[in-house]
Amino acid sequence: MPELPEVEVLRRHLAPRLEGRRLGDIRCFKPRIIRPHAEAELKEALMGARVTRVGRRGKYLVFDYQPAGRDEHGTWLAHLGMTGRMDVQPASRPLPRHVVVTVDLGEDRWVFEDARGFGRWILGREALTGMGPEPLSEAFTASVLAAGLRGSRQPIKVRLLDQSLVAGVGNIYASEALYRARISPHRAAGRLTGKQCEELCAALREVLTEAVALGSSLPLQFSNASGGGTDGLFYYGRDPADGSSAGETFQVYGRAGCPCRQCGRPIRRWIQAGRSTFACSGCQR
DNA sequence: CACCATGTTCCTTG
DNA sequence: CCAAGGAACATGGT
Repeated sequence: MPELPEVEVLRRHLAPRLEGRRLGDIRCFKPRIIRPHAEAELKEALMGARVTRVGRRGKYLVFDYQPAGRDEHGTWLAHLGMTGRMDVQPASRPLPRHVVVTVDLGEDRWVFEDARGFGRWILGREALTGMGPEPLSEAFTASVLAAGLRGSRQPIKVRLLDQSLVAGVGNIYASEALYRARISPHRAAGRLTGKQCEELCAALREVLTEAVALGSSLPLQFSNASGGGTDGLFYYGRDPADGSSAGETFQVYGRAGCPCRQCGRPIRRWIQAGRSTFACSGCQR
């Protein structure tokens, strides 16, 4: 599920449910999720603490907290890996099959589930150092992007996945943004023209903004929510209320062989740096 | 059985 | 030393 838009949608869902709450008992069902590898240390730091803010940086959720009875504050991070999901639900609800961490919140329970187990809970904020600009902030401009691409002979698609270039872009939105900017994923990153940098900067902003807006308008899906969580891919897919197909409509991602929505030629798929890339060879060059 | 999967990190190769 | 490629991580869906 988790590139910047999905993480941001989840942040908006969690913030009003967690900010101000006091953390009760914490249970870790999969120790490798915790970093550093000390479940006891995590519990020591967080149990009894109050959540003061739920933020986001790139693909990380950022939790600020105030330890019980003390005036200091701390931060811990959550990364959802490929299949991580979270929800605050009634404590009486049965735990999902792939639960990795739970936090008691009185009547409620905060549940982190992750089928593949690539997600992480990390004490401290060190993992954020070196991360590139937030693509939806004013800090992310065409010239900043151009500076990050300068001298690179990597294909632009591969370069976009580097979190130190720009934070939060993943495999889906890298392909989507390049399609919108009409740039070939093959193109050497350092050889984009100034105009292409401007178009790519704008395209990234647009595809991410639109995905956040769409996701914010839909109910989240969790694996053990009634009637939801069946797609296994994204938080937001179909609207269970009216059954309408309200999921993301990608232009190229996952559409190999389907006609380009602009020119009708078949969307191509190939592998770059071990990941699938999707593009229209007619519209992008 | 084969292949695919939203991510990151580590190791090897050039 | 750096960049690029591949494998690994662990599990499920098609």
